Amino acid sequence: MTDKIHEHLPECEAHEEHSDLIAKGREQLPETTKLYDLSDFFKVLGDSTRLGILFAIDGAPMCVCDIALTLGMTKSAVSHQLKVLRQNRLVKYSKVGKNVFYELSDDHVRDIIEKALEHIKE
Amino acid sequence: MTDKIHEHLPECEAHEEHSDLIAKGREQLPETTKLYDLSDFFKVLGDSTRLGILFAIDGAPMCVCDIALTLGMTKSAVSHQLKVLRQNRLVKYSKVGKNVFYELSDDHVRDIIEKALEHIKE
DNA sequence: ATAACAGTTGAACAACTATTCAACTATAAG
DNA sequence: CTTATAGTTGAATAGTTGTTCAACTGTTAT
Repeated sequence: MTDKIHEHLPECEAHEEHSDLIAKGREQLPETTKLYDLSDFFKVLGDSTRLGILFAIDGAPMCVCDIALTLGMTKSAVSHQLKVLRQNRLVKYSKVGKNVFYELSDDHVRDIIEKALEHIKE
Repeated sequence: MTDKIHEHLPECEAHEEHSDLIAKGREQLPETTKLYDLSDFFKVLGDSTRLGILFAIDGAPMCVCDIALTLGMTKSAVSHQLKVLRQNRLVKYSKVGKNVFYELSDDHVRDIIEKALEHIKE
């Protein structure tokens, strides 16, 4: 989306009715930053590897290596994606010896994924 | 994620405990196709333009042109994204004369977005 | 018919992203 | 101290994606 907002674009013969709709539509738009935060959040979930990680560690914390084995991927690939999940606070971790154990950071995420699964079943 | 699953990768000295974790982790993994469907769904929501459209048309249906004006984008760009939303059944449309009115296809989506907004507030 | 507008579409381009690879840090064990 | 394992990281590459542009369809009005 552009940020230079709403100079009159030469489009649509916005007769009165439509002007109202546009005004109302704009009211319903969250602020730009919020919209970006929200889409960023969904972007994080929009990757099968990251979702796989979240499913795998749901319930019991797992170390990177075991997550990699579970998904059939390299440690490196998993670690890169764990970083994204960390940065977006979807997982938290704790070190134990050589291992780093990752787990879900809260239940919110579980809920959202659940709802999405319901939506898909159709 | 790879699909050639789980040949023994030469990683992690998976002692007994860990084997159990891996077994459990795998049980919790949805089938590959489901995982992809789910990530595809989130991918659709992972774009600020598409989210903007969904917010704009929440409540009252809007035509493409008005959506474009609301977001400050070209009709073309909006139409491309509406196509994605259509293909993923997040919006439905109806023709009236020259106009095509788009609206949310169900309440599911609203719920998911709401939950995500809650999660972000932190 | 023809002009004007609403909307869609495909190609092209730029920006972004996920995985791989190699090099690195850090902890544990011999 | 040395070696092996767990994990992280940055660069490179291949694949994906969003917007623009131009051309197109279809409906309305003159």
